[in-house]
Amino acid sequence: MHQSIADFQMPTADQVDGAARALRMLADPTRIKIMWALLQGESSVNCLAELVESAPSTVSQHLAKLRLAGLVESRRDGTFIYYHAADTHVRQLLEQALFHADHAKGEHPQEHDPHHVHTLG
Amino acid sequence: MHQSIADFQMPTADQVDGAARALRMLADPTRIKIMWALLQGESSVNCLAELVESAPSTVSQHLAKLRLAGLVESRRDGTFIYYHAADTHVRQLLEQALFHADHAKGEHPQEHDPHHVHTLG
DNA sequence: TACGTATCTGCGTGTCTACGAAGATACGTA
DNA sequence: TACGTATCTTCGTAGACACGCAGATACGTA
Repeated sequence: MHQSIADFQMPTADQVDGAARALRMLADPTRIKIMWALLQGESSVNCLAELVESAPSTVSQHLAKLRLAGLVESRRDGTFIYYHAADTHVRQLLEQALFHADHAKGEHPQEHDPHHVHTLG
Repeated sequence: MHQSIADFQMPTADQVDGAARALRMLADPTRIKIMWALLQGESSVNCLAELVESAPSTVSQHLAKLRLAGLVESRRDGTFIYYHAADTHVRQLLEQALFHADHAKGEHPQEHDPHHVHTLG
C-alpha cells in the first residue's frame, strides 16, 4: 500500500486542526467584509454593521471571534469601541482568496460583470 | 455614520462569496491532509484513506468537491484512479495557514511540543 | 436617571461531515 | 462470454457545528 506516496512530511494533527480553524475563521462572507473594512482603517460596531449590512449583534459576535483569534484589536473612546486589524499579513491571504474567486474554473459558472469593485460610503 | 472609514474599495458580493467558498474548501482537517498529500505527488483513494485515517467513501466525497473546485485532477490507470494537485499556489496558502497555526496567540493555549513535523509511511 | 453603545442569551435554520450499504466500473481468468 | 475481485462512487442518515437575528442585559456618559 501507499503505492505512489511512500512517506513524506505530514503536519501534526494539532497543526492541521489549527490551520483548519484559522481558515474557517476567514471562510465567512460577513467576516471577510469586516476584515477587509478593518484593513482600511479602524471602525466601530454600528458603523461596521451598516457597511456589511448586518445586525449590530451579529457584527459584535464576529468581532469577538476575530479578537479571540488575534486578528483584530480594540480601542475604547468614550462609549465607542474602535476596532482595527491586528496584523497585515491577513490582507495577503484575503487578496489571494479574492483573486482565486475571480479565476475559479468549474465552481459556479456565471456572472461576468465588467466592474469588479465598486465604492461604498 | 461611517465615522472612521469614509469610503473605500469594497469587493463585490460575488467576490466575497467566492473567496469564502474557496477558503471554506480548505478549512477542513481531512481536506487539508488530502491536499497536503497530493501536493507531494499523486495517490489513489484507498491510499489517501489510510494516510488521512478516514473511510474511502469519505475521501472520495472530499476528492469530488476538490475536483469541482478545480484544486485536484484525476488520472485513471486500470481500476485505480490517481489524483494529484492541480495548481501549486495552494501550497503557499496552506503553508501560510499552517504557519499561522503555530503562531496563533489567544486561540487555544496549549501544546508546545518540540517537534513540529514527523514522518508517516 | 435617561440615553446611546456594545455584548450576552436563546432560538430557528441551514450546512457540513463521517460512515456503512449498495451501485457502478474495470480487470483477470476460465 | 460469464464470473469473481478490486477500486471507486453514490445514497441515506445521524450528529455536530455555525450563522443570523430579536430581545434582554451591562457599560459608560451627561
